[in-house]
Amino acid sequence: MGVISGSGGAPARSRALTRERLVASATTLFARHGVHAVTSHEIARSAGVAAGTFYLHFKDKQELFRKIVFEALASLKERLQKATAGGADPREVVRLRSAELLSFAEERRDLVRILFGRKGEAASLGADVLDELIRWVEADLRARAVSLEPAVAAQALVGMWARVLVWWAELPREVSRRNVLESLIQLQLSGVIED
Amino acid sequence: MGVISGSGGAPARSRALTRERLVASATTLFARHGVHAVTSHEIARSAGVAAGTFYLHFKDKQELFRKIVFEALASLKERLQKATAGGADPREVVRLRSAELLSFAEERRDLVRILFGRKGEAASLGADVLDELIRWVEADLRARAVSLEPAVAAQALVGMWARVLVWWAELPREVSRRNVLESLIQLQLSGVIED
Amino acid sequence: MGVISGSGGAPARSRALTRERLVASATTLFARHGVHAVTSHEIARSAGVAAGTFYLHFKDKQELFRKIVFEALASLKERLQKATAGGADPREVVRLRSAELLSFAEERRDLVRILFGRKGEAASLGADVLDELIRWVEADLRARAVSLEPAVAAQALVGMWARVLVWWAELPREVSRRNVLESLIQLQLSGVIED
Amino acid sequence: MGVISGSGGAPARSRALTRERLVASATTLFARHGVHAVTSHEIARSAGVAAGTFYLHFKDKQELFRKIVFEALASLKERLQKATAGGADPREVVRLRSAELLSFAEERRDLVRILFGRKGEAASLGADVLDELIRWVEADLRARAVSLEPAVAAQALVGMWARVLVWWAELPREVSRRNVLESLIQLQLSGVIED
DNA sequence: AATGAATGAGGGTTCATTCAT
DNA sequence: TATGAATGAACCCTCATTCAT
Repeated sequence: MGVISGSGGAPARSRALTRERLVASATTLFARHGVHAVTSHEIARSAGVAAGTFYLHFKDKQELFRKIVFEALASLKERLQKATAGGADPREVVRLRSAELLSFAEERRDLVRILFGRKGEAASLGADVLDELIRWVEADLRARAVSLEPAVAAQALVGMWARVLVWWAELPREVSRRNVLESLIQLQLSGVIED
Repeated sequence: MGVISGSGGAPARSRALTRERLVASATTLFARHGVHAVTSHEIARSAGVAAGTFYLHFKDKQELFRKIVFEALASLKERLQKATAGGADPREVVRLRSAELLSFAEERRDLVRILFGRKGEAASLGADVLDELIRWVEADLRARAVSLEPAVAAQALVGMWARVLVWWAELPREVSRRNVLESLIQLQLSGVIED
Repeated sequence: MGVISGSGGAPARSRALTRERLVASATTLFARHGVHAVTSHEIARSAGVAAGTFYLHFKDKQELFRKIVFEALASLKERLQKATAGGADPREVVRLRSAELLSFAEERRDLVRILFGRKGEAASLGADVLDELIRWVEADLRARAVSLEPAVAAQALVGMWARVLVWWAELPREVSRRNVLESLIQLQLSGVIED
Repeated sequence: MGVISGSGGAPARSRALTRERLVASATTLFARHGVHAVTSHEIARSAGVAAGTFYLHFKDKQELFRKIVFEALASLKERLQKATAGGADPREVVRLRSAELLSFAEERRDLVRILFGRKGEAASLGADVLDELIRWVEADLRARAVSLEPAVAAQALVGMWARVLVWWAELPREVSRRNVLESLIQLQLSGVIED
């Protein structure tokens, strides 16, 4: 018995649509409860499909989770890059990236939680997923030839971002966006950027 | 048996010993595999006691985990405080704390992993455990009246520490301890400390 | 499409073709892995048709399996009968039948495996399929009025054939065909023990 | 809720007893329905224990099945050997073995069905289990230096035994035991065809 | 006639936890 | 206090089968 979809029957839905609904449901549920606390049945039910349908689209729960995480990561990196497309001034780069990070946290609260969040489970995937982001940041730092050890600074920066974004993604807030942004920028500016 | 129980303290000592063995085994296992991947049976076996004994000492797995996490947190805070017992100079405080953090990561790799680590499961406890550490840092920052928003800076600092410590706890390393320490200090000094 | 359907037989021919492909695929797969280990999807895929098409041709997997088994059985009986069409001499009948059995095993390895094979699943059909073959052999023995109890001898003969054929169907062999044939014949003619 | 054992609680039963009950239940069920048609839940229920208890004693259903099959095989071989302990006369050996086989079929109907039976699933274990029995018979034949190809004769003999035993294990019968025994002996001694 | 997405019952297995001894 | 066998709820996943297109 279809729990949500009434009687209509799913065959009318296109494969792609079903898949997207599963991804959307899973994203929400993972963000809210963490991978371990969410069952494939729940994801299916929340997407309005039968339990077995889940496995028509994904090998297992892990695969779906992995996909969500890596797409989130890719999206984040892309936004960061686009945000600083033209600019070359280091200070400006920090400003623009920080603003973009905050926007990302506001727009994609679910993804932020999945990537960096309370349940921290993004890391439960084979290797630490964040490593990808870290390596990206590290390469960027090396290119800028900052005085700091890039390996250390990359870990530090990503750690900083992660906590601040998760924190910021949880509303309601008593601190103004402007204050958060300024603090975030200043933390990086005087720390990472050369004088 | 029970013939020479002396002052009555022997049974208690034995009980305490069993408990400690359970805690030690659990700490190692949690650090290595994460809470979810470790069963109460495994902890008991690794401690050399029967499965049921586990529940004579802890209400459930969660309680044991919580205890380990909070003790680790307390220990970390205590070390940080002791390390800066006398000093007042902000720059010196940062120096001393950073050194202490690195030492902690070296001496208690298991605890670092449990608190901040890959599996990130410390956060799976009801509320975010790190919040306690964050609030402590936040209070400290407020007391120093830094120009940054303390709420934001506390998140950032703890996030930074977490990643760097976990990273540092995983050997082998190609970066010298000295370099790591200097980078860590510089990141905080120019970022957090007033000019 | 459908432009030159000639005498109207084309669709029927196409349908029959699809069916045959399903039968052929299933035969191969059943022989290789056994009924339980083969899914209707696999049969369809291997036949180059969609999953649903399977059920347009067969009520269910069991029906298809049953059909394959009974056709195999009919084919085997027919070959045995044809091989001894004219002959009446009992010894000659045994010779000819044994040779035919070996040929069958060589030509239809798949069917031999399905009927008598490792997975022994021919028997998983409601009643024991081999019963049909056994009754046929039993009737034959009764007609020849051998001194043995026909019911027992029929079981024994079919059992003997089954094992030897399956064994022979699995190549490569170190025993020559000639030796196998002679042994098989002698076993039926005069038992295992030397006088 | 214990389905069979009322309320008493299983802890009173010894581990070995529970295990035996599981083995006994499984043997009966496997003999009756075949491995695939029997679930681990059914075995547990029929043994009067909870579903999970099954896995306290056996890694999985396959392992239990394997154990039953190999014990049955060992038991059969042992009986055959004991039955012909002293004798050396080939004809006598055949007589004694045949009688023992029939007794085995009468006393252990379940094992006979599992080993050779309708569902023939003993063979679903990795390699063909009967191979063990066959190799044993083959070695025996080689030792006796019969004129037949031992490899072929061993297959034939075991095939013959298998069918006859399974058939004989299924009651009621219209053929007298005496007749069955005599036919079985004669078949091995002197083949099917009269001189 | 063919397609292929969807269904959903059910099986195997794990494991936190209990409790008689 | 400790033991360890037993419990049973729950989860993941498969697959025979259906049905709208």
